[in-house]
Amino acid sequence: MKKLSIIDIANHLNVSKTTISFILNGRAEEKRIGKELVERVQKFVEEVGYKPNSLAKSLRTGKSNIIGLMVEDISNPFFSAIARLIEDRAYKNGYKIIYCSTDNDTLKTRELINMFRDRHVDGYIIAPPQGIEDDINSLLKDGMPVVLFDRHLPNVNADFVEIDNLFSTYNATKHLIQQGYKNIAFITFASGQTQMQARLQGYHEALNESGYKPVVQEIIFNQNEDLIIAPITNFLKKNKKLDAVFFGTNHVGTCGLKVINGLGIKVPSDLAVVSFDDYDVFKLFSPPVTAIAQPIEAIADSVITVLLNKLNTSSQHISSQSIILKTDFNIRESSKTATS
Amino acid sequence: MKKLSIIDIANHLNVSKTTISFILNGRAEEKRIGKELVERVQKFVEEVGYKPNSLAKSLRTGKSNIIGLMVEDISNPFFSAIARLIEDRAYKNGYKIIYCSTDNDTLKTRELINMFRDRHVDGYIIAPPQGIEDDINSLLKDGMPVVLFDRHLPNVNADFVEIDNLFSTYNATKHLIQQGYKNIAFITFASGQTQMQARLQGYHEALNESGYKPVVQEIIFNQNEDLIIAPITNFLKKNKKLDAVFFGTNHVGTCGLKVINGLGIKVPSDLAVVSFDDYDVFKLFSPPVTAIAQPIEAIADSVITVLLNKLNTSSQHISSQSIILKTDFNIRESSKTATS
DNA sequence: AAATGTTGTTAAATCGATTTAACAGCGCAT
DNA sequence: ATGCGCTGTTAAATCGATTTAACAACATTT
Repeated sequence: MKKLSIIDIANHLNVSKTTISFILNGRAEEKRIGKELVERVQKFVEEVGYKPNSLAKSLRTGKSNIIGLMVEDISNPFFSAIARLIEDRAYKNGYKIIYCSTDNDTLKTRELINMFRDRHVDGYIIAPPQGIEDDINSLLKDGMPVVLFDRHLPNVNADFVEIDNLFSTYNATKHLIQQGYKNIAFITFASGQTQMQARLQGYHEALNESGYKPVVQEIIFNQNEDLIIAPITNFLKKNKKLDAVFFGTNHVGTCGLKVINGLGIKVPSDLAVVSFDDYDVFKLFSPPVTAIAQPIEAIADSVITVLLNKLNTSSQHISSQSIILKTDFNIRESSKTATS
Repeated sequence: MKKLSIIDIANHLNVSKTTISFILNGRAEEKRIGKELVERVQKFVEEVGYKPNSLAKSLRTGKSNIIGLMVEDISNPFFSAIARLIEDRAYKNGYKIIYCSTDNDTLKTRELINMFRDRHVDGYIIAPPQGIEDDINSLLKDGMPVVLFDRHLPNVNADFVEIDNLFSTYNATKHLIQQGYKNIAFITFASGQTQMQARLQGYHEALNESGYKPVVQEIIFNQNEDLIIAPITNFLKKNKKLDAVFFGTNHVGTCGLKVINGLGIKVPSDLAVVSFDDYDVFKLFSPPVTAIAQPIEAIADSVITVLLNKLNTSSQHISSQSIILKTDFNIRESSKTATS
């Protein structure tokens, strides 16, 4: 049994396909189509389980009911958790998700945006890499709904959802200082992205206030984890006087813990640890790692709410909004009072 | 500047759109279109960056260049890692991915399959829940390329990619026994899926050989982690004489470790631990947890290879193939020799 | 009686591509 | 001069929907 088309339905009922289309799109009253006909059509459509071909529909209407979701890396627990929540909300609202990972690669991202465009996605959710400003601006100029998250682009006037990165690291660094730590390093991925810069700045501000010297180690990101672990190992070996480290992301944090285990460093007596992001690895480490937990649900909710809002009301005149969410600071054993 | 259509190109060059289409689809020679014309068209198309509207193309050709990927839960590290790899391979071959999480919910999965169908995806990659047999068979009957993975469906003759679950747990249980453990429990999610049944059976077979009594605890899956942790806690509290536990999945394993930490159980002296799946949580736990590592890359590679193969050669006559991959058994501190 | 309005329905255009079938123009054999 | 084959190109049909503009038939107004 092959797929039925609207014409098959029309022929079978001896009505025109126009009528069928009107009825199926809830325009029966508006077009004052006979009640009895409406019922007959609906009954039959229900009976044979006819579903309009969504490709044809999209071609004609220009709407696809698909949202394009671009994360940095879907296998990163932070992004996969967000993706999952966004997926749920989207499906509940009749939208599907096409997703992809950008790897923070501008060229790849550009291609992906073009692909999404080509597929006529109705809206874009993007954790944007740097260098993609023009492409996003071009999307905006063409009236496409776009929501950025996790970071934003300074010269792009798009809606975005973020957390308060600066305060989060400021606060966590303050905590380390209050616990008596004096030589606090910040290890992070080399990146000019807004969220990473803000995290770094929060760290700097807290240290400045106390007059301690900042020690920052930036790691070049690499798919191969060994190439992340190696520089962290070198760094920790060289800087023996450190009494605390602050990891800038969950990925750095995880690799950092591997290094700490590998070198046999005792936490927190040799070295206190704090990390951005929070997940099972940190909770289950011995001792449990103090971490800044991003409000995943709230982020996903905000993102989808903002986007759906833009999708439903074609209100061009609302200027862009930015949502900044607070984080939770989960203090655990890895950063308790220094014994010095 | 709005999107150009093939007609715009045709008009601008004073050629028919048919000719443009032939040239763009590499049928210029076949249709013996003048070399000079071909060049002129190609140059212009390149210049203005014209891209055919893929919706229209799909509508006409019936191909969408989209693969539907249905995992159990994209936020599970096992599935997100696989998804990532599949995504890469798919993009490299000109395919895009629409993904979704089934939650092992038959109804939800059925809806999703229908949605994929409606979107004319070219192929399906599915980690199928039970009860979806008829739907998959219906896909197969209609000649759709389908590859199952992580598990299969006994009454469905589809290609699938799996690991050797039975041997993996058999082998790991044997290891525990050789280390001197005698009261080995198996904690897993209640599920009739083939992979879970096989794991359970491997455990049983190993115990049978040794004459030890199996102790199995099945947990009802729940989104809310507390409802997984609670029954594990109860179980471990009640069965004091256990000297080893085997967790059936990464998720159960992670929750199990939380329970173990919560109860202050010493590993491995109080209780040895082995888990299915392997990831950072297990590597970084103290002591590191012995785990069965699935060959993620090999699984993703096999899945995509089988699917692309079906997509390219429309060879109906090749009977279905099943690929069974081997796992790695990573022995760590959590299962070393019992001191009894 | 002509004009206007109302009601219920539909023919035809459209979205943007692919594909089939045909056509114009030319050389060449009959 | 007629027919055939070859070359290069294209008009028209098609995919399956939505949407515009119109039409038939009857009622009502002027």
